[in-house]
Amino acid sequence: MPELPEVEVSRQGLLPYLSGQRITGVVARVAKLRHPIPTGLGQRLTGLNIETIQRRGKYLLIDCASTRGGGWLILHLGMSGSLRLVPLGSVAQKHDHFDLLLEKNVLRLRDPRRFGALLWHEGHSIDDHHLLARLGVEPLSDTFNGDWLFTITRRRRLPIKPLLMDNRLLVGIGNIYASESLFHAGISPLRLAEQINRQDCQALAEAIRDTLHASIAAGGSSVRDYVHSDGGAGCYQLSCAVYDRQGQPCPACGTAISLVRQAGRSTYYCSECQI
DNA sequence: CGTTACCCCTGGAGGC
DNA sequence: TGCCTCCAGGGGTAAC
Repeated sequence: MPELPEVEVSRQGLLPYLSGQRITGVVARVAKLRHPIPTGLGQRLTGLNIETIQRRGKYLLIDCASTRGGGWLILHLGMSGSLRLVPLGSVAQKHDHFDLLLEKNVLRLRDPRRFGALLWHEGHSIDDHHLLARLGVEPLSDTFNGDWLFTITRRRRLPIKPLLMDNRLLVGIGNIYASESLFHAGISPLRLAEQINRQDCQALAEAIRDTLHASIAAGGSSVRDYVHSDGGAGCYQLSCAVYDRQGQPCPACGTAISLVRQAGRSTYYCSECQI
């Protein structure tokens, strides 16, 4: 389920338990996820201190760079990844692929589909890492607003929905929040980007920020559960207005929600409210 | 430059 | 019960 809000909720939930902790070892139970898991991680990580956790798009960046020989643990949750803190000695279950062993507990990565990633980047700076260097603007940063969106959409002839999901322009918007934000802005996902005027770009930028903030706030309420549980998924999801609701009534006007495919992904929208 | 297709992988749902 | 197909919150790359 991880789009930007879920990744951010994980970051905020884990931060107080990870920051300041020392790494005592690692356990890798598979050789690769999306990318090969680096070998010799135990050697390199043991003894390092975790400073903080940052987020860039949907990547979690665990900062262990303060010490000599330190660096950054780069995590991506893919389609099905989740992180939780479990007690030392807790038995790994199916799809628990990686453990970061700490002094007081264990950070455990579960990812049934294995589309996630776990990489190590040695050194102080992380921004120039090849997976991060070309990422676009953070939608919750000051750079992202209606004017920016208006500029970026000029002379772009692709539909707005796949544009929103292009992480070279804008990071963190996945398939759910793209549909949801467009609904809240009253803009059809099929509209060509260049045909969206300044006023609508303003509305869309606000809808994106509001939708992400609301989801983070809602996830935050269950973060303790998410982080501590070693049982169920413990994830929370705001109920969606259009996503995964094809044929059901639009919450605003009652029209049946439409489903189309764009760039191989399902798109949900209300053909009355979104023009 | 834009768009599509396919790939990585497992599991759940639904048809027969 | 099984076997088949399709679908799923991501993203990287290659081909047209």
